[in-house]
Amino acid sequence: MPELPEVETVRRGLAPVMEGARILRVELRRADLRFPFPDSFVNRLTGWRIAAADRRAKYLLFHLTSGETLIIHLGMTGRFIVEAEELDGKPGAFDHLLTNIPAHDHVVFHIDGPDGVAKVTYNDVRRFGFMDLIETDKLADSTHFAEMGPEPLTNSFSGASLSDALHGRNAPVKQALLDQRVIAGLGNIYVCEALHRAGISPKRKAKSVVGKRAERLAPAIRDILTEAIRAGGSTLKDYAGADGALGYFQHDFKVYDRAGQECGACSQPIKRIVQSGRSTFYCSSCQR
DNA sequence: CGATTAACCTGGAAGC
DNA sequence: TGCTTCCAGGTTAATC
Repeated sequence: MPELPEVETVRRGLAPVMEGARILRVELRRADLRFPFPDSFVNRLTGWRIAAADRRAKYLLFHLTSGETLIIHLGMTGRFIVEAEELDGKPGAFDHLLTNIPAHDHVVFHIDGPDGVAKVTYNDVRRFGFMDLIETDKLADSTHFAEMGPEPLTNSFSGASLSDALHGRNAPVKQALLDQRVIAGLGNIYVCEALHRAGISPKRKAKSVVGKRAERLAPAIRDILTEAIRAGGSTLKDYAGADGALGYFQHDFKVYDRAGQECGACSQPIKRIVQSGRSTFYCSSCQR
């Protein structure tokens, strides 16, 4: 469940369960997801405590007392399911959330946390997600983050910094905003929504988004993401599980997945086009 | 260098 | 009902 608001929602769901917890045991059910698991993955986790549940862009970061950080990217379909462990045969606190756990449970973390012994399962149908272990001190220089752009919800992100990042780019602004080196954490949904809110055509050359347009776009991005986080992210498919990601921002979409429907602002039909192989939804009347 | 395309993988929905 | 095709919230490797 991928973009920044969904990852932040997952982080907020897992933090109370994971922070301060000790990793008792890890079940690794395959050698790779999108990439192979790092060497000695299970050994480097087992026995350590999770000091904090953090996030950078679409990556979850679990800082361990070992000095390493467990990095988890959810890809397109990664999710977590939390269950209380049934040590003594008594029903667990989360058992009411247990429906049928499907076949794609790849990693199970058994932890001893603030709420007792729990089982945190990583499930990922398409296996586009991945996990890594990096020394916490070297995170910023790691391949995952070295070239990554600014977090849109921090003070370093502004209209000026955005137009700087888009400078000289001939690609459509839609495509540039999906480039994590330009800005971190956006995906297809929130790029479409932010461009609509800012009144900017997704087809406009990225380098032309300067001045007033950039000053509109930066707050549009920030506001959309903030509102989406407040709504618990967007849920496109229903998931049964304690993944903390049953959001409802999808009800607030103005353009995404609304091709043919009326634009709420001008009543013209929303268009769907394909840009670099991905759907773009926009209003050709409101967005120039 | 930037831009475009294919590829990774599974499953649900739509079309015939 | 069954088969085929298309599509999906992401990234990356290989081209041009």
